[in-house]
Amino acid sequence: MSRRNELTRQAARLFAQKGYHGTSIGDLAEAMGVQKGSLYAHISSKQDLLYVTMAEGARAFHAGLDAIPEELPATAKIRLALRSHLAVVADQLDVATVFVQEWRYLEGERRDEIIAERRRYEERIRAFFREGRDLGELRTDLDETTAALLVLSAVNWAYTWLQPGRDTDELADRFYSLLVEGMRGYATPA
Amino acid sequence: MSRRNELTRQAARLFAQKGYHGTSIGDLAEAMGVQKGSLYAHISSKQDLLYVTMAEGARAFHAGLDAIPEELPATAKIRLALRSHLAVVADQLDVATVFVQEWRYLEGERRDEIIAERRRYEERIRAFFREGRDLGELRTDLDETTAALLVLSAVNWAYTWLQPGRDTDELADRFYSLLVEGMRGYATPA
DNA sequence: TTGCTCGACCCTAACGATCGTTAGGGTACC
DNA sequence: GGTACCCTAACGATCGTTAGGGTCGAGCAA
Repeated sequence: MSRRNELTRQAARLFAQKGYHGTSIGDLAEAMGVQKGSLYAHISSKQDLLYVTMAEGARAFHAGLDAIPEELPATAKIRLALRSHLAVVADQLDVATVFVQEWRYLEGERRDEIIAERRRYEERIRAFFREGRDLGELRTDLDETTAALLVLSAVNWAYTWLQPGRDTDELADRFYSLLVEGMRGYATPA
Repeated sequence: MSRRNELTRQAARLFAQKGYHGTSIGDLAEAMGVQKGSLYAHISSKQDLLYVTMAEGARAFHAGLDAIPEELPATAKIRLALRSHLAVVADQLDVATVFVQEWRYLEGERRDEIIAERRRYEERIRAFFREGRDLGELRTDLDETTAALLVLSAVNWAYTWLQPGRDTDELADRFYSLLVEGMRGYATPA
């Protein structure tokens, strides 16, 4: 792996652990075993490192959704989306952590760009619920905005508790079951 | 209101907006209309301001649960807990935001203290689900840890989208309905 | 009423440390 | 002879914090 990639990986790790403003160029240099001035052979600013990490996060999350076949029922898509998102968080925990909590320290148009990517991702999720309701798989009075908010909250929070190496598919399915079937169960309908 | 309280309010606001490390003592002084050295008549360090905000957050969230009557059914308690949490977030948005995202910048035993308060809060929520399952209000195969995780994720994420002035009770009830009754609805049981 | 003290509040000026970044030069391998 | 990589040394700026001194009004004693 190139030295530059190694640097971006360390950056993701440290930004996730101590935050963007809590991580100094000196910290990064130390992690690379190098003097801090030397880093500028690979990057042009600290902001660059943040942006690269964010862009990688956006790419990974979108790629997860891209792999979901269009022709599946909406509920199946939702289940796969949950699996995909948790999988990304689990095996790129640093990137996912930075993506979720450090985006506000981006500056300029790069900030706008990442915000737009996030919105687009959320909209793709929302579409699944809209489709599920309109095609009769989900309850007809479902508010797709609230439903998507609930799912996105669950997965966006995952970086705080998910430990890498766990079986994230099983966890995703547990979430799916709770969300779709409810916590009450069918034995005692209202 | 005392000058000291005014300072802690501004601190919560700025920490929420720009992060702890992203906010300088100079920023705080400017917000107070004062030279930065003057702040040290009211506090003994920047860490103090963070801790005070965190402690207020912990207090507010716990106080919300304290107001829930013990004798209610578990599902009613869960609904009230959702309401209470969203209410705290909505009318102390800055404090709640700092409480959720900036706790990791606390140092020393104060950090441990706040982490313990958070754990205790989560355990109180978990107990509601355990009670609801054991007393037959919720499905018998309910995993209380997953259920609590789902609810806590939803409300912990709320600071990112909740706008003050909204009717948070109605929002909380929508969440409650989705979580307990499910998104599929009773018309099409498995 | 006057004079005095006390506490709350703020100032200026500086401290040493650390910040992100740059310049210029060096080594080693293809 | 490039290309990739790293060094030392310094830059101006900003960081959190401290020291020492000043102003003002409230409360109290004479």
